Order: sequence, then structure tokens, then C-alpha cells
Amino acid sequence: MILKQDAESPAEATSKGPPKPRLTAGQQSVLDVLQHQSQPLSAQALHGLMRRQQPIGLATIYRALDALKLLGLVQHRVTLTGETLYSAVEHDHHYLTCLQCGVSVPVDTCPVKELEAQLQGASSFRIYYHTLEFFGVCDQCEV
Amino acid sequence: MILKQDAESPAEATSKGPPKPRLTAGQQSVLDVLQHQSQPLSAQALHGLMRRQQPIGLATIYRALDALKLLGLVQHRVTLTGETLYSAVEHDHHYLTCLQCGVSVPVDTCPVKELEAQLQGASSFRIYYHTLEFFGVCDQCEV
DNA sequence: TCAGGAATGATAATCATTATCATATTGCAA
DNA sequence: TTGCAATATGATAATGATTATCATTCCTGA
Ligand SMILES: [Zn+2]
Ligand SMILES: [Zn+2]
Ligand SMILES: [Zn+2]
Ligand SMILES: [Zn+2]
Repeated sequence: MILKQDAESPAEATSKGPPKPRLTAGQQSVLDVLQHQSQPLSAQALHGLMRRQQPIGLATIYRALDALKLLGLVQHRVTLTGETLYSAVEHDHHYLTCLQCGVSVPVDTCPVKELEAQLQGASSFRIYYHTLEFFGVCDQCEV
Repeated sequence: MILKQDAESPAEATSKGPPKPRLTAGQQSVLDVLQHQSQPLSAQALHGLMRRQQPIGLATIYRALDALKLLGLVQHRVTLTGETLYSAVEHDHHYLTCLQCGVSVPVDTCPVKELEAQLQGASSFRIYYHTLEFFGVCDQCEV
């Protein structure tokens, strides 16, 4: 039993951009978890978290994440191990990752927002989010 | 039969940073192809390209790409379909990608180089490259 | 209330990447 | 130069995250 709560639902009041369709139960549920999460989560991690409170199938989570990306509500990034991590678009977090041991440290700056605004105007795209990640080798792994 | 050609081999002369080990035949071969390629390639695409001239196993290509990343000679990015694309580090290309149809358009600016230099100094990492990609919906796919 | 369409869930299928392991090559010491 | 240990290679099996499938359930609007 999943309750719809559109308290934080997409801008329908301040109709900025095309009207967003109502979210399905699964989408609402997934979005809610991501919005209250400080760290990005994989689909399977979401499944593990959600299944106790609100039983939901893994396939539904994948579908919800896809839909939420398309609505500009969720963003993704891919780890070195190949799993995709999702977070609410509001969270703009970037990392510096070691190619050897995989350790990631957060980068608190983001020099991309301005360029994103420029591109938004110059291109025919509606831009929702960006990924920015640095790769190298940490001193632990240095030869 | 793969010939070693270290014309463009890693900085050994201007010993900047730790001395890089010699490349194996497979690594040299893969690096050479990537350096003469203007577009990023997947491991399997590389295999398709290389197997005619220089027969080489797919596993070897994956291993070479891993090693070359660790040496700071090759960079990677992951497409929406989950395949990893590789290119020589010299090429700093970024894209704006549609989440719906997958079309990618190049972005010619990069506001990250400066931040990368800062991080290089501030962190204990040796930073080799970065990924930067914008995601949204193209006008074709717009509702 | 009922039919058509969309959403869901369990599970099978996909497919890029990794692990395995036997063989080939390389670098180096004797 | 020869012999050997360490490393690299290739074919292939195994892995694992994601996607496709399909039967069932839920919604919605006539
Ligand atoms: Zn490390
Ligand atoms: Zn950012
Ligand atoms: Zn599109
Ligand atoms: Zn760049």
C-alpha cells in the first residue's frame, strides 16, 4: 500500500515548462526515498531499503528511475564497478575517484552550473542535470 | 606481430612524475589506435578494428585499457546503454545527451580544467582526467 | 459497473565485462 | 646462448547489473 503524497511533486503550481504528468505510486515512492537520502543509491540498494516498508518489485524500481530521469527529477552516475547510482536532481555532488582502489572523495565545488545555463539557451535541449567526476590514483595506490 | 613504437610513449625523457613502465605489445597497440581516433571507442569496437591488422584477443584489449587508464594515458566514459567508451587522455570531449533517444551532441567548452589543477594540488590524488556530461531531453523527444 | 489501458512483479534473457586457466612470450641470470 | 620464472595472451566460462517478457492487478473514464 503506497500513499501518493504530492507535497514535493514537480512544479505544477508555478507552471514553468511543460506540465509534468502525475507520478505513479512506484515513482512517488522511489522519489521520496531519494529525496531524503544524502548519498546516491543503486537500484538494488533502493530495493533493499524499500522492500521492508513498501514492498515493491525490482523491475518497478528500474522503471520508476527511468521515468524520473526523463522528468528531470532524478539524476544518475555510473561507478567504476559498473553499477548506476541515482539521486534526486537537487543534489549536485561530484567526486574524485581512484582508478586503482575505487575510493571516492567528494568535491565540493562545481564550475559547471554556469555553462549548463548557457547550453540550455544555446541548444535545443532541455537540460536536467550533469555528471562531473575526476579520476586518478590516490597516494595509497601510488607506485 | 606487433611492433613497439615509443615515439609517443609516456614522458620518460622529461621525467615528470614517477617513471612509467614500458608498455606491453597489446597496450602499445591499443594506445596507438586510440591516439589516431577522433571518436571514443568501446572495447568491442576496438577489437573489431584491430583484429584485421593485428590479431588480438578481446580480453587483452580490456586488460590493456585498464592498464592504460592507470598510467594516465587513456580515459573512459559510460554511455546510456551501459557500454564504456575509451579515448586517449589528450582528447577532452564532452557531450550533451538526450535521455530519451540517446542522441549526443558535442560540447566544445570545458570549464573544468582549472578546477582540476586546483584539486591536483589540494588533494593527495594524482589526477589524470575527468568526465563531464550533460543530460536532458532533445526537442525531438519533447512532449 | 465494466472494458481498455497502464502499472506491477516474478522471472527469464541479454550483454558488457571479468575471471579462469592453459599456452606463449619475455626478461634475466648463469 | 640457454633455461627458467614471471608476465602476457587468448579462448572461453562465469558474473552481474539491467532489460524484456508476460500474466496479473490496478485505474479510469464511459
Ligand atoms: Zn587508491
Ligand atoms: Zn555540478
Ligand atoms: Zn531525444
Ligand atoms: Zn574537460
